[in-house]
Amino acid sequence: MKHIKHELDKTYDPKNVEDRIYNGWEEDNLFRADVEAPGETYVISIPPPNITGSLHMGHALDNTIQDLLIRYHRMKGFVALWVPGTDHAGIATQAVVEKELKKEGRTRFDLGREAFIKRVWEWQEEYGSTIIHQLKRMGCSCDWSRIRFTLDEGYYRAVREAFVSFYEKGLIHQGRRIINWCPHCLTALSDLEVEHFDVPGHLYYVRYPFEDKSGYVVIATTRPETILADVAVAVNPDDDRYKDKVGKKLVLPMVGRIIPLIADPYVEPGFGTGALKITPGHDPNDFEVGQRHNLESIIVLDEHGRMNEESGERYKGMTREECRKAIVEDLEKEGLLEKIEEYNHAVGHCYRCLKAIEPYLSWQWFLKMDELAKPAIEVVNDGRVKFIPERFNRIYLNWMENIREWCLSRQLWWGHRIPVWTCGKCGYKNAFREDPGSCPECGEKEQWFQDEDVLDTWFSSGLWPFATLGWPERTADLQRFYPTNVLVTARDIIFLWVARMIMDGLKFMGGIPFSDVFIHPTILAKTGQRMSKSLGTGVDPLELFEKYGTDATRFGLVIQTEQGQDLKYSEDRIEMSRNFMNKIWNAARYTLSFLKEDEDALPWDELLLRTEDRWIISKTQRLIETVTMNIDNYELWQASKALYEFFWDEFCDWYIELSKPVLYADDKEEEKRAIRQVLNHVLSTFLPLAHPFIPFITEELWGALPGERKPLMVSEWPKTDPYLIYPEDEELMDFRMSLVRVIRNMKAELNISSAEVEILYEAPDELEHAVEGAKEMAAFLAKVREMKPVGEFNRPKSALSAMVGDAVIYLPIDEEQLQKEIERLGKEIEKAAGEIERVNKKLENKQFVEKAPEQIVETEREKALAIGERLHAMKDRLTMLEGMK
RNA sequence: GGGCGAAUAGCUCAGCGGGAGAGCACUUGCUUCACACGCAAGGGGUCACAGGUUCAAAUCCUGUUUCGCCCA
Repeated sequence: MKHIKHELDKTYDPKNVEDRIYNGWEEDNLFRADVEAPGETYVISIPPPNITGSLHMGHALDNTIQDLLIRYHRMKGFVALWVPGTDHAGIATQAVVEKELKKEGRTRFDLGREAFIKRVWEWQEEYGSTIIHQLKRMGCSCDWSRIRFTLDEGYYRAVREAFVSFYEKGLIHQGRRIINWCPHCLTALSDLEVEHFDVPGHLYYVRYPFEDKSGYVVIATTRPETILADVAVAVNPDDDRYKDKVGKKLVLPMVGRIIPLIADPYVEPGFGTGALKITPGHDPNDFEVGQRHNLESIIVLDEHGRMNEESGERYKGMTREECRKAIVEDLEKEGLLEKIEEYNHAVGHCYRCLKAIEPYLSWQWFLKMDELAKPAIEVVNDGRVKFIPERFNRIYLNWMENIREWCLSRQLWWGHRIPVWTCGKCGYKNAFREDPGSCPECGEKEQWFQDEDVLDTWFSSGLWPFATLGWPERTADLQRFYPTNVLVTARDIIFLWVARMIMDGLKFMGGIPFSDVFIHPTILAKTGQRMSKSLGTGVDPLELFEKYGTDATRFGLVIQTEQGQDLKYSEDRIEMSRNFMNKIWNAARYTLSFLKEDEDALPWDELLLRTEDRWIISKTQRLIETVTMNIDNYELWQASKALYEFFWDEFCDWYIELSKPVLYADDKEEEKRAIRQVLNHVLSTFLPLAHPFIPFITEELWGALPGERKPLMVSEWPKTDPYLIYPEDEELMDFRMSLVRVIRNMKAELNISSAEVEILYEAPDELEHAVEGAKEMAAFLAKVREMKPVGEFNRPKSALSAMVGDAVIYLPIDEEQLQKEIERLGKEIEKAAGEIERVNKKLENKQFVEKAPEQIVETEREKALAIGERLHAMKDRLTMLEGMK
């Protein structure tokens, strides 16, 4: 890929760059991982986004991180593969299409199953890849030739294989249980698909009279409408209030059914009245109590959450809410309602439609989990799979150790239909890898039915790391690229995906699906809550790309990941990153204006290098080290911060400025060449280091550097070279920089920042050389016309003074300005006095001197000495100045 | 009810045993030949509270308060 060389604009405009660069990468086929290429592999499979979704901030961060890791490893020479794809998202997708139908005045039942599914596929073809285009917009370097969908042809085989294999081992079974039912989506949900939140409600105290008219028992309930399905009242066996009454019969209010008063340890004596109504048909805990006591389960609600025939003529057809109101009124009339208390309680809601779910007794498919969980617990315990940050190990383990069976079936049409067939004639039932046309037992074709339900979407997602590579076929990809290296995701997906991928990987591949699980922060709105479209607190990353550019958005997000487990999004950081991109652009523009096409960065003539040249070369080495180490440790924000500080504070603010006096000079051809080489070297090292974070601008600038170059994306990651580290020059530069800052500071106080000044100094012998060496720098960066040592005849009568190390710097001033220096000195003396007081206090403390490490004590002593001398000098000077007034 | 995390500058957050830091905002001065998306200088903090450990605590421990999240 060769860029067209062109004049760079004064301000970086990502719109001129991003699409062109991305298309270039694609045309050059740089995203593709060659399964036969030699070398170590580095593989990430994308957590597949939902086809109904469009890019949100969570995706933006998640995929920035994945792209960053993939690009980094690709540059390091790994055969890097990032497998992309999407998830069919059963409930969500079906809901979207049903909504469309509703606008046409139809339901899916009007269309029938086959036509409806066809319609969903049409939708998927039109809108299903929206998010894929958005990922490209972000710069993601996925191998698009390997893109997968959880309902594509190969994936069907994978899901079939997994299901049948579980079935054959007896891990999958059918049963009548209380499950979470969404009366809006009309399907069962797994425990993980239910979100609990507190809603304000009431606690109703209701009297249940004894059949023998010897009084009544008061129960407390939040759901009086379920009284209609009560089959008992339970109390704790140790509860003295009820001990002698257990076994008696009660008359169920409104219904008249005779129910027993039973004893069960599940009942908490402290809650309500200690008497609990038992409704096995509508409460999971009551269901278990019912099982223990052989109680019947009565169901009074239908699948839409309305009261059914069982609830009697009076209530039939009412919604849950209407019925509650009616029952409460009726109880009141009958004198059975003792009191009503305000009561907030957690209610489960469907994670898709957010309607209250209904615990519902129904016939469903379940997967036994404990056997699968065991090895998945082991691999985390022994470190074969590790979470970053580490504390997520415990969160994962805690969940896995308490895992319960998983309700697999969904009453939907869009998804993987359960591959179990039943013969209506002979009763034969089995799971099949291939669709069987007839009953293998009796040959029946007419009454040979496949199960109506589909599988939970997460059942297919669990197979993702290997199904995407071709499993159940033993493909070359699968053998080369499994296991993958890291799964990058937010913590809310640990149970839904990560856990299942680990269990399934161990089960079907006999090995872990990835060794690292990198959990990044969740992005929150400024309010500290989750971003929400309905509340208007959501931020659209695509708008940020428009406004600030993709690189700036990526960089701004990564640098914010310093924020632990949650990240309160702040646009300031994106803007700061946009400014940073512009800074990079302009520093490059400056550099490029001097570089010559036929000149290489290395080797330069060592003899021509100045201190500042060696200093920036050395700092560049330190940058390579910092960035590399931090990416390896998943400390991405540390790496991004290092890039920022190096480039802005060191390269731009000091080195580029220091290159100017030479580069703009009329002569010094040799020196100019050396500086050009250093500038080229720094930029040629910085761009690759920054590339994984900000791929577009770095690729664009790389293409503008002189010489034939491979695209940056596939160029080599910089390596450190110990010969290019110059500690003495770093120290010397520190001194010179302090000196310049001190002079600038003094000038600013006098409001003469832009005036040329003369400086006098007094320095101990060992510093003389360092000060002399700083002359040129001071001249250019602080407008110092002349800088000479204080001698006998030029000792300044009135001057500002400041210390740099042990050297004193004087800026001569008029007598009128004397007061300023007196104030200034006073302030500095105060500061130094405070400091020395603290240090001395430490040193006077025997305990400190005895117990603290020697080195610490020594440093404190040196400090005391240095500050003491400085303080003394400043005090002398103050006295002198005051005498002059 | 159990668990996790957070409280540091006006805001968003680093630092996590030995001199309080960044970005943004703020003040002052700069139409300096890469950049005003800029340059230079500066102001601003009892590091939530109370105990404890230590020669030494923003940093470690215990408790309290407030906030956020997860599980039941």
